[in-house]
Amino acid sequence: MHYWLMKSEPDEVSIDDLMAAPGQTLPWFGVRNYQARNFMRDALQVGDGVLFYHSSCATPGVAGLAEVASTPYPDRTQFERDGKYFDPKATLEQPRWVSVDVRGVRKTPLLSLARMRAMPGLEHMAVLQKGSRLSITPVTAEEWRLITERLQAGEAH
DNA sequence: GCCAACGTTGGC
DNA sequence: GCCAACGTTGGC
Repeated sequence: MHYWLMKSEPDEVSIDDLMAAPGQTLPWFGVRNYQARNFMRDALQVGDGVLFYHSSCATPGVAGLAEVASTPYPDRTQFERDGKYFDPKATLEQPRWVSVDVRGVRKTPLLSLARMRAMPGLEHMAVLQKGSRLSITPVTAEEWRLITERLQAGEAH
């Protein structure tokens, strides 16, 4: 069992979109970075916990909890010739990029990036490191505990 | 294999 | 829109 933080631009796929999807499940697609791809291909397991993070928006932060709902499979957007995720070097025989399905567990009050930076115990969290741009990063069990406890405290108000 | 140029990410 | 940080490309 591992934990991950996965970024999504809410203009593309928000936590509301995820919770409204059939089975609260959507494919997580569009990753075009090898390090992120390798996490998905080699380390993600069905049932892993996911912090669903909104990026490139007014207030970035964790917007909900989710879980990995499939093993990796070829990201179909790499073959969509007119799409923004098209990769001319990918072939059906040798796909480069993978997707996984993500199932939303619940929407939470937004835990902003600024608040996360202020939380003791998250100093070493991958997504908070300077220059961190990966769309998927590992979360330690302790970081997961701190964040989910904070989210529950937020919901109690 | 080096590295300059260029492209992308993403917070602010 | 700015810009720091990082990744990729391609000439040599």
